[in-house]
Amino acid sequence: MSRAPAKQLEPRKTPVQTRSAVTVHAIAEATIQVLLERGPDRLTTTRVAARAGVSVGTLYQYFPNKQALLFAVLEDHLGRVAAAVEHASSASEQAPLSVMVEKVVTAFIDAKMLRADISLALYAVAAELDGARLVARLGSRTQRALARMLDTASDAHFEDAAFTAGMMLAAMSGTIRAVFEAGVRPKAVRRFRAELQLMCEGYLRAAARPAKECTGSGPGLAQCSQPSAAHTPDQ
Amino acid sequence: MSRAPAKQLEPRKTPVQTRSAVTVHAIAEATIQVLLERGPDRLTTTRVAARAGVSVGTLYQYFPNKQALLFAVLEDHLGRVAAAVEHASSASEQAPLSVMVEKVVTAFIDAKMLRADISLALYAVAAELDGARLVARLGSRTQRALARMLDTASDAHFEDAAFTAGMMLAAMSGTIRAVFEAGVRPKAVRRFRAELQLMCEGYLRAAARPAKECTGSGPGLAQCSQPSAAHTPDQ
DNA sequence: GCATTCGATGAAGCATCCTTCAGGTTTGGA
DNA sequence: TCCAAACCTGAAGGATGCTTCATCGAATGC
Repeated sequence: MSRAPAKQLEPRKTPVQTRSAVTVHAIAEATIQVLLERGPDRLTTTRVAARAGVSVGTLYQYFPNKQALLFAVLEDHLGRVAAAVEHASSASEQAPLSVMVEKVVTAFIDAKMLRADISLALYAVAAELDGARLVARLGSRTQRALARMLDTASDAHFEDAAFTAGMMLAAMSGTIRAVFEAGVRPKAVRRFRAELQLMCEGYLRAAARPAKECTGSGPGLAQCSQPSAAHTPDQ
Repeated sequence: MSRAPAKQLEPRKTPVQTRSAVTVHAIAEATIQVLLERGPDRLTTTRVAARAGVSVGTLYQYFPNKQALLFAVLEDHLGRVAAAVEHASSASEQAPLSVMVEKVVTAFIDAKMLRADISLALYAVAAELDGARLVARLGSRTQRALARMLDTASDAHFEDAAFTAGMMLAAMSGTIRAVFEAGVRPKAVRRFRAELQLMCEGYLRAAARPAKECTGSGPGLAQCSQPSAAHTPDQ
């Protein structure tokens, strides 16, 4: 989102001793804590360093600037989620749609929920630095994995699995975001999980061109519609 | 998102002469332009004022601080979208699901697309100030309108229309956000519109408890599942 | 024409905070 | 034990940018 020229985001120095490895981890963890307690605009490098129990100078030894620090934390979190979904996807190939949806949705929500606090705090971060690029990068990896899975569905066929996967991913990300921002309560999460499965499966069945016949469940549902053509996916 | 104590966000002074009304509008418009051209972290009050052709002092005569300025712009935009969806909802009561979905999705996308540039620029703003509260406020208004509409569907019945409406809203917001952030191309928008309708209708049919019988379209689709109970909605 | 309110100005105060660097401490191997 | 590399320190430089206020210009009512 930021128009600022992308600064150096790579780590300045790689830890070689155990001591510094601990330090780097402490800094990353402190970043999240400060983010949660003070909010994104009250997050200063000095504060993060203090929280981590080191001095600012140390922080700058491993992260060239503040953006790089936030970027690293964001990357780590998104990477975990992406990996979880990819794993669930590849493990569910050849399965029927309902199983795929259940596995993927569960994996996605669990990965996000594992550290719901971080997820929430990072939404603001993603907007400030050019998180869009990072989201795009990790997102498209995930999207490809999802598409590969969809292509192997035992009970459905997709004209353009990549596009469909993109929509599904967007729906999952979007809805979970809404849930986070509304405040997560444990009960609600269980219900949300079930409902998101309904949504994904409902969408996939509607988007699929069933190999057999069209078993519409009511008038108006464009269940047999053929997408105009195979465009390039939108994500 | 911000933990900062909510500052005064209300306008400091209401324009009484035409002159100042023009000024206020110019400032708001300039805010958007600066946001688009320089990005959120390069947006300064001085820059906005200069762009609007006034001095900083003037800006502070109508907006108590920078946050209030951004807040006003965000509120205006979200308000327009909310109004569009509400209008489409109330205009589609008593209709079948497919019509409802078509009207609402179209209204939503059109409202967002009308000034796609603003939508995109404001995602960052919403994260920085406590946009969550604003989104919640306007969102729940919209959600209620959607729920009212769903309750009158001629061909479906919902156990908990409020919850279902929340999910649908989240899906719409989430997916359109993904599209915006991926970069909008006109062709893709048309396709996205159709696909989002598929998704919403697919979800609603899956979430509804059909009055007649359960016409499942395949194994595994929990089309007749009864949500555990009527909880309070999640948004 | 005058007084009062409204509107606009912009230099300067003030605060925040990112980042550096010169010099200290710790570690691990020789 | 000693040394070189790794690691850490934190005060200070330097830049940015929000916000105020004393002052001037414009409009409106009488």
